[in-house]
Amino acid sequence: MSSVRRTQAKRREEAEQRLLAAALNIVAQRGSARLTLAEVGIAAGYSRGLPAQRFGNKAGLMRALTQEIGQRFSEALLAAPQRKPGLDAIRGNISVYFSRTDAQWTHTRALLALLVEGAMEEAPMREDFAAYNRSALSFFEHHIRAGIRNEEIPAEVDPAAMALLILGALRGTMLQWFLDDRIDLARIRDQMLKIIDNTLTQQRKVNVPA
Amino acid sequence: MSSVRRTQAKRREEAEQRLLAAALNIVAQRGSARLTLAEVGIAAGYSRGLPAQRFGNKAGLMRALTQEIGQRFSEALLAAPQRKPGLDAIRGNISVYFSRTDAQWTHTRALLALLVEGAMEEAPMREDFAAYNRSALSFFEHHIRAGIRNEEIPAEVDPAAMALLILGALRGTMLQWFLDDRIDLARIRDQMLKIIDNTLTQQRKVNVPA
DNA sequence: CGAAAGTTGTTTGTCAGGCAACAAGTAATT
DNA sequence: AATTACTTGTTGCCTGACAAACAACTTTCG
Repeated sequence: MSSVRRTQAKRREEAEQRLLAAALNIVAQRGSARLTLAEVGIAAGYSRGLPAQRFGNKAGLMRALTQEIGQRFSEALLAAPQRKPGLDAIRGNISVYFSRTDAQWTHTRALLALLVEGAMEEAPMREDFAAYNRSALSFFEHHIRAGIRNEEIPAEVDPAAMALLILGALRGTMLQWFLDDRIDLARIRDQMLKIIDNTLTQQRKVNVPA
Repeated sequence: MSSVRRTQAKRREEAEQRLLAAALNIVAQRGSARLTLAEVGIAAGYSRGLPAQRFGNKAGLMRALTQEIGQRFSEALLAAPQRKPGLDAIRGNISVYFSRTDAQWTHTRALLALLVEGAMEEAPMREDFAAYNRSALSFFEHHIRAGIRNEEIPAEVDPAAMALLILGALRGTMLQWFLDDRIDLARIRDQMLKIIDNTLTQQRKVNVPA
């Protein structure tokens, strides 16, 4: 491609990166089923044959892409500004989730497409996705437990269930936004943060007399 | 197929129903992209050619299936035991959502697959799905507004945002459960109902002194 | 050094299978 | 007999897969 002299390892690495990036965009646009190996190669600036050559077959490409995305998301979590463990970290993560750049939305869209395909009954990669999901859950669960230890979060909260609901709400919200981008994400974010505060904050509950 | 004499209308209607039912199962298993017209026909007990004949083309079949599913869900909502408008109806709906039969899970799985495909950038049927989603949202929104009018639900709640979060949480939870059925739905349901009570119930909030 | 031989990476040629679509035929109903 | 429902035959396209050619880089050895 370029006239510069690179080592074979570099050359290969670069090709792989570009192929995965192209595949990511296509998956975000059309889902993995309507992705063809040829178009991935061309979109990446290579030949139609390279993807199969590099990743063995289509399944191999999708597997690599899955891992790639999972890794990016994990890195994003760790790279986010460090907050106090507990409620603060959860709040921060939710805020970050709702205020993203286009590139990250592409990732999210692709991830959602892959997760749903993984959730199909006959999906060969289901376990891979389940494992990824567990690791995403563990972030929230960890901070909920930390908050309970702090006595910041009430002990009645079920950490695993709460984590699952938070992650589920984020994804379910995204899905709706992808369907209809007139939805005002800022309002959703604010409402969600209110709910989180309401639920994950120690408070005495007093019914207001009617 | 059968030896009984039916009217043409009945015959046609029955075929259509069986084709749609077969398509539904296949979509729930593999998603719409990996569905072939031929297998739908065979699975329904007809010939490989009937689906195209009946619905014009694959897109026509998917459109019909989408409408069918949307209608089923609407019917299910209306058929659910009538509750007092407001918080009670919302609670009831969430409970129902989490305690379902296999057949309904098939519907939910298929719906999720179709929604995500609809959410892809190039999806021709996106507006259809967006419309369906709005109608699902309106159920929750309506009951939240009713609750606010009752003074059952605090006025600070944003009905549209709240509805979107509830529906999102339900779908996002489902997605995770499809990925990993070891998840205990009963716990999730209980936690979600607690959150709903916490957030949608009039109460004075008093921080507990540390 | 530097060129030939070897290795690794990329492209192009080709093929077989699967699929949607349509047309022409057969069966059921009117 | 005529109309409507369904089936079977056929075609052409798309796609994944693989093999063989070609290009870039690396090692070996004079």
